[in-house]
Amino acid sequence: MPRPSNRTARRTSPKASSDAARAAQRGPSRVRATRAAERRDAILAAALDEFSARGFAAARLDDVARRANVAKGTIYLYFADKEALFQELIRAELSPVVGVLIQAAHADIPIRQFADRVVEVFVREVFETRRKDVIRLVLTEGARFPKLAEFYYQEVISRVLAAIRALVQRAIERGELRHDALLKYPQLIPAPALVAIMWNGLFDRFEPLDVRALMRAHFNILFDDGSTT
Amino acid sequence: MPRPSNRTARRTSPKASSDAARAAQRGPSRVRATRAAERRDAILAAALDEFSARGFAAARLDDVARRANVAKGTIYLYFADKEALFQELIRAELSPVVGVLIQAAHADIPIRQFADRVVEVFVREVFETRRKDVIRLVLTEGARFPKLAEFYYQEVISRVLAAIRALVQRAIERGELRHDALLKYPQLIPAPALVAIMWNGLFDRFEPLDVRALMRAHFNILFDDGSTT
Amino acid sequence: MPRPSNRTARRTSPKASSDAARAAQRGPSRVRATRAAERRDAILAAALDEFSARGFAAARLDDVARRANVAKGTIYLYFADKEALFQELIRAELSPVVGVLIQAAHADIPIRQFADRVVEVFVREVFETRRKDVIRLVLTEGARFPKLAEFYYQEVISRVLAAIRALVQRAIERGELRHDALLKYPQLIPAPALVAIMWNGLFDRFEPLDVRALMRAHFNILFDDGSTT
Amino acid sequence: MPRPSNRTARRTSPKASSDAARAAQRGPSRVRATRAAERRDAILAAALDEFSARGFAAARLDDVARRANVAKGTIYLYFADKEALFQELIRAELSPVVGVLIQAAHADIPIRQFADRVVEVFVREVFETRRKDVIRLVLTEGARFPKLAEFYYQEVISRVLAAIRALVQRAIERGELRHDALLKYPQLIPAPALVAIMWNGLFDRFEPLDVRALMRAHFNILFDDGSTT
DNA sequence: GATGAATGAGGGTTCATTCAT
DNA sequence: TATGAATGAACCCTCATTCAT
Repeated sequence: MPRPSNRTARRTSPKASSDAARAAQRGPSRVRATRAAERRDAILAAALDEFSARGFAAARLDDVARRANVAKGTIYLYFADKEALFQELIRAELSPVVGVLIQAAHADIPIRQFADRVVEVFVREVFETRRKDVIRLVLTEGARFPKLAEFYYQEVISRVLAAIRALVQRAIERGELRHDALLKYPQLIPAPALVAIMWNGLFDRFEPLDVRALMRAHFNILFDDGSTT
Repeated sequence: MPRPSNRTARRTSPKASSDAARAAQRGPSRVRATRAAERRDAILAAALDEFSARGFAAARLDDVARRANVAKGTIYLYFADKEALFQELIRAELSPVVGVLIQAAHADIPIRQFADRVVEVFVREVFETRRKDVIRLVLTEGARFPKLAEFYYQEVISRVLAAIRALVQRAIERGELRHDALLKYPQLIPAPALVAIMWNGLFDRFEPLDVRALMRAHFNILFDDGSTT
Repeated sequence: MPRPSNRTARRTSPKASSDAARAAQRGPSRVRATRAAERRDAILAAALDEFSARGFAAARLDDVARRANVAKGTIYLYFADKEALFQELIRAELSPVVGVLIQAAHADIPIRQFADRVVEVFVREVFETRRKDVIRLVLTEGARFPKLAEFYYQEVISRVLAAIRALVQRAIERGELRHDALLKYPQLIPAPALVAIMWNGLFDRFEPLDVRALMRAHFNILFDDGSTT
Repeated sequence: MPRPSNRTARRTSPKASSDAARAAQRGPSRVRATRAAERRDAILAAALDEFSARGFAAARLDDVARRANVAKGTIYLYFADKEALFQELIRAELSPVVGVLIQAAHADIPIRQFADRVVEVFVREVFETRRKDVIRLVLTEGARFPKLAEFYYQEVISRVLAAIRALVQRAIERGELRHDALLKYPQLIPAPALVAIMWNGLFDRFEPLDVRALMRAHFNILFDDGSTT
């Protein structure tokens, strides 16, 4: 689609308002800064779409620009190059998530209840949003971007695993959990989330997978107290 | 690594046998066929290395050729194009594996014992071989190759899951396993293997992960009979 | 020849006018459009040279680019691919010519006089210009480009032949022409023009051929009234 | 078509007969020479087909070999390279024709009758045979092969034109022809043949052209004595 | 800042030619 | 002689990046 209306819009409306702003000497920086942030976001959103659809190497900045309704050159005003765009995309989307997850780990509630909450949060805030795509991008492209993998490990993985360990420790102490092997292998806890993200991108069209149910089944097994139901 | 030994191997061993072949007048096809198969394999091996290192899109056939000690044009004698090379690489490596796995599922032994055996086989036959890289390639590139994803689903995933379901069913009937949710979500069983493969490519240099131990811990939890040890 | 003057021309003349354009705030499109048209033309001209010299298949876009003083990639901003460049080259050069020829056919003058005029026009407007090369390209490459041959037949050949038929009809009615076979075989009339174009490309260096005289001799024979001079 | 039967034939039958020949010491050269000539001819025939269909540059020796039922390398046993194959193809086909044409010019019959005969011969021996394709190849590719154009000019064009001049001279002396301009422009006489060959390759599918009728109409005009019929 | 035309290095693919068998 | 696998130079086309406007 050539989107002809956009083109006009971009050409006329900004010009008019920027003139007004400058004339009023009200400090054009405010409006500009806002617009700049919007553009940056639009480019990042478009980049996520394209990188997800084609992978980093095969994605074309031309398509990113078109999707973001900016000119190709504009991308270079906000990002040094294609790789920087990619890496900042990952960072921008992940940074906020982690905080939330870590925070949640401090809640002082029974682990089963906590698990239920985590499932909900994960589904709503990750799996049903673009963050799922960001995570998948890290998984599929990370090996080619050592810095990115390191950032992701430091900022996300290690912190999440630490939080999990703390939770597991507490749950064991409280008698809510018997499997102390989870302290050594906390990766086992989020494993189904990983499986769901990969499955979703590869096999959902052949056999859909219900993330929520998958994770719940997993936690039921983990937190099973051994009593006959 | 350019594997310098390959070249020598290909040059010497066939020479010896080709004399014999010619003497026997069994036609030149025998030697040629052998050489052709060797070349095909060399190209596939080189391609796996390059695709694994750079991803499909960024890998260069030039490098594949160099690594396989053949000219660039030679690749096209064996494969229609880059994509065909990629897809045949996946198929060639996976087809034999599946059979073995399915076979194993028929063994009539306690499921714990079976799990131990599966861990060993997986580690030795997959994780410590190039097959691990093939699986990772499917996971990281599969979304861009619908046909490949379908092939992989039909030939590997669905069969493996069916075998798992049968095993789980038997184990439940025998009282070796309590979690019947695994019948609905058999993906939970191989989840740690997937985690290990992805982790290995992304985070091993920050924090190595012992696949064997990870999988054993997982199975310990799954097959836990609830009795206090 | 690389036509060094072009580069200068494109670089200087627009610069002068672009200042004016900007001052007038008539948008950057004017200058750009001009430059774009110039580039397109430069590419077409270069392509004609290369295609004429080597034939379509053997011509290299690299050489076309060099000759047009543009980068290789620039060609693809104006033409979809090599074949599109070739076909548009033919169309661009031929379309205007036909109109003129058809127009001329309506002139209400004795056919001999008309023939003299046609000879002059053909020599000046076709034979002594690049259009001769375009026609030769159609003749030498047309068989490999069915669409092009069809276009040429519909737009040029059939129209020219129709105009010739009308002229012949009129001439016969006026008693200026006796050979009514020309109504069935109007191709006989422009035959010497074709011969001249082919001869010129193949044998002129061995034996030059005077187109003008050839065509005149031909028309003298055709319009000969049979009276003894 | 893979033509599987041929392959076997080529492998077995020659082996048997060549052994016999060598055993009998009957001079293997005879059989070999014959077979060699056959192969050469097969290659030339295949080459004509391919060059005609695709043009010199775009034709592939692979296709020529396949069409001739020989291996690609075999072509190089008979021809130095692609260009030599092309040039020898032209020479081989044209040499015999010329002689016939020149010979015919000595016949001492009225020019009208002679023209009728030439039309027939041209149609039967050239237009309805592969020679038409050879001539078209000279016309379409000759400009890129100066040596070929020269050969063709020397061996065919100049001789044919000389013969035509002689005929015209005689016809004028006998009063069978009035247009002495034909002595200066003998090219006018075979012009319709050229038109027919080019038309045939380009426009026949839109509007078929009857060569015979075209040439007859042409000669009727040329030899018209001016008397009212 | 924003644009998008222009650049040109790079990579997939083809194919004439060679040469071991 | 004949074969056809192998070679690698060459060429079309793409696309990240630059820069004049």
